[in-house]
Amino acid sequence: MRPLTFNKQKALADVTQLFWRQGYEGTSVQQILSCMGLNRSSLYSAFGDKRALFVQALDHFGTLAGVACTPLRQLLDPKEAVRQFYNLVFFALPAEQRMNGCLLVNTILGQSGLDEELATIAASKLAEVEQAFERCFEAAQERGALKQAVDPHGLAAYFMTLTKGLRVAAREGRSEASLRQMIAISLTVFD
Amino acid sequence: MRPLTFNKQKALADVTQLFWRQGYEGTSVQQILSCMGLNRSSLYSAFGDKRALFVQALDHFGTLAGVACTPLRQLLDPKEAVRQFYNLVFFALPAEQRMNGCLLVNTILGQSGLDEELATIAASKLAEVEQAFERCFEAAQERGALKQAVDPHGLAAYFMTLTKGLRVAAREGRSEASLRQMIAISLTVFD
DNA sequence: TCGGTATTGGAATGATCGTTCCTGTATGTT
DNA sequence: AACATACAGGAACGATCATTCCAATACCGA
Repeated sequence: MRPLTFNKQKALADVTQLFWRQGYEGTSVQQILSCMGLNRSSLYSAFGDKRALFVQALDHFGTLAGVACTPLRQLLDPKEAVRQFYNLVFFALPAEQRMNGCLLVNTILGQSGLDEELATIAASKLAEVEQAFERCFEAAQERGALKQAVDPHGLAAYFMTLTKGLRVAAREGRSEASLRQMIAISLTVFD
Repeated sequence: MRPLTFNKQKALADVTQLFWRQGYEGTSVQQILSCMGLNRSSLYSAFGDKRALFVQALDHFGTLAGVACTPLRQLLDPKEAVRQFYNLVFFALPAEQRMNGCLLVNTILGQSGLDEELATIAASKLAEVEQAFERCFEAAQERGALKQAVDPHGLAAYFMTLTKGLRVAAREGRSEASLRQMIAISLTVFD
């Protein structure tokens, strides 16, 4: 048995970037082959068809998003935790990647009506991030680091929504300074 | 000279709804014909090709968005103006339309890399809404209805971004109650 | 009534795309 | 050395799609 000569994880990371930039329908198999550096036969035998590959890319992106949630799990002051989350999501990347927005958000909105399942998968991964927000706020409330009056569930939904909006704004090409200003305004809800 | 038997504005409004639901690439000419209730030849002679039709639909949607901005132009208390804006945008529609999100946001994110011009057109229409926000806040500041410390430009960007996020959330199928709660939280920046 | 034009429907075209299949060649394992 | 399998490239297929073209019909204006 001859082993694979290419690194499957590396190839998946590469194609995730491509989907991130161009979306599912906007990416042709030909581009995928060039980007991953392998040929048609290898692609179909290693990853299945284009749709299956995209699902794997969504998974890959989801784990990246999970990494960005680590500040939310560290029992920091909630305002500081959110600030660090945004730093990871928006400013720990080169600008050209930031301008891609969010693969999950793009997938939810870029739907053609059919294949609603892809949108569902993306939404479920976003829901995981929202849960991280919620748990962060709940824990903060328990130890008195957050006012009792606020609803952790609602606050988590608020920050998730803002994050989605920021992703759209980033895709529109907003400057880093503009993004930082909007984040600062949103953080005043903690005061 | 025989006149057109169909109402051009009505047909345009109908197809705008269709694009709103399914996006540009997700809509076939066949669906367009059924939806508008006319046949191929009439479509091409009255509206040009599919792309030209989509641009006209973007225009149509832009004027609808302009209508939603009227509360921002009425010198209300800014918090109240924003509240009414959101009422028009999200709650003056049947739920199934709310779930479509925003045609402009969808267009910006649903791009296949090529035809960047469509995204540019959509972004410019969103920019008009943002200007309405900004002017609303500037005017409020001049007459003392808004704290001098805040930056009208930044605040307008903040609410635009939140609106985009809400559009995504609406497309995900969030409940009306959840949307209202997020809006309420966002309005605390005025306090 | 007559001519022009809109309407209707469908056929034909040309292009793109995903997918499968096939023929080699190269290379690692047994 | 021999076999299994990955790699490479391309041909072929089927499907979808936007667009153009063409014929036949219906209807309004002069």
